[in-house]
Amino acid sequence: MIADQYKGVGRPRGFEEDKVLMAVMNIFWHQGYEGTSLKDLCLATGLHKGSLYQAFGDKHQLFLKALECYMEQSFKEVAASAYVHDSPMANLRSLLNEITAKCIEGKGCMVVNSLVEMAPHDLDVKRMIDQSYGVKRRFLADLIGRAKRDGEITIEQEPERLAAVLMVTLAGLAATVKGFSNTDHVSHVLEDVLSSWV
Amino acid sequence: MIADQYKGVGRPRGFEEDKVLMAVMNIFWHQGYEGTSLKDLCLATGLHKGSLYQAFGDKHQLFLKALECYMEQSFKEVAASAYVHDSPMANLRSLLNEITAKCIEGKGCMVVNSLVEMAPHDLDVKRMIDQSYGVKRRFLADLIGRAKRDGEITIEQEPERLAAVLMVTLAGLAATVKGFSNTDHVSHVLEDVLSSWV
DNA sequence: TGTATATTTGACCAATTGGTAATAAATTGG
DNA sequence: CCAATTTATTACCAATTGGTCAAATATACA
Repeated sequence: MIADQYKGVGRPRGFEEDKVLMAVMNIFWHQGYEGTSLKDLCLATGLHKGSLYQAFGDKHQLFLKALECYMEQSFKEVAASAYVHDSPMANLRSLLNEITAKCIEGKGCMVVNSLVEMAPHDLDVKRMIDQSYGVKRRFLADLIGRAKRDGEITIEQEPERLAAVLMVTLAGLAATVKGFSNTDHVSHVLEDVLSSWV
Repeated sequence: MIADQYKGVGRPRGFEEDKVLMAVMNIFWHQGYEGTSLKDLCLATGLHKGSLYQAFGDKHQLFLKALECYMEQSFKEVAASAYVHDSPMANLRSLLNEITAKCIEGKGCMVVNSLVEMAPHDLDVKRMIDQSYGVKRRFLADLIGRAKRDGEITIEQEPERLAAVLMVTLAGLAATVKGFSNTDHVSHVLEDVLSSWV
């Protein structure tokens, strides 16, 4: 029983749900919510708006699903790089590098974009981001805690606090690389923050 | 010869240009460019769109002027707090506190908001932000340089690099406090960054 | 008192917005 | 082949968008 490729009575779907959602996600990611029209979405997906509405609901619901898709996907892709090395610090570094790489290739982070544009007046978005923020911060705090126990981080602050510092730094990087084409002037920032913890 | 209060032939203006610009700035600040309609602007200023167009140009020009107004005003207000103490480090702290206070009271920073929403596809905005970014970073670097010379900052990195770290941190804070109502979990971030430099 | 000039006002505009509904097309099961 | 059902497509909708224009209004100057 697959929800995506429904097999039963009636005309079969002419599209794959996840591929469409991915295309929708990309547009919202790059153009924001208000900056994206249904026409844009239809153009990008090749679907008519009727199909979009029937499959995903209205524009707002569609956005929420796209944001959820982005969060799950990016977290999965990025978190994997935190287990490749033996040392927690090396894992932390490759994790952060992976995150910033994602931001640069896609021009910013959809979560940070939505945090700025949507969260202030959209409770659904605020809730989603708030929840994912907690998960990510705990993920970072765990890694930082290991690094501290291994003596790779010697600064006194608690892992939770340091994780919050990283979260803010990452948000700042995401905003900065989205706006500026040239990202050289901030490429050292994460390294500088980390090196001040050793 | 004052540009604002023009005295001469013709019907006199029924509004003060800077007050209107301030109201416009506030709306764009809170709602963003796409999220703000001409109706919103008329409602907030009490003017008809005809008057707005004649006095400031179209929506885009109006936004640019509002952004410029924000930059000048906020920089002036904030920079003043960097000269109240004797120690450079104390000045740096009060400067950063002032900046974050402004972000919280107005829910975010209009420059960061515009960096995310506009800069990627708006050359004018990108240029304006890029220029002000340079000024602000140099301002911070200067303060950091003094603190280093006085021995209040002992970390090895160049002031310019540390200033870039602060710029990113501030951008991250602005984005974070705009989206989240509760800002307790990031109130310590700047202090943690600074304390790691001592 | 006119006349020139500048501002205000409200009507007007085409284009676009998000969203709906009816109809056509494609499939399964009987 | 004939329902029943689901999807695709088209036409349509009211509301809003940014923007313009002409008429009305208010001032300074001659």
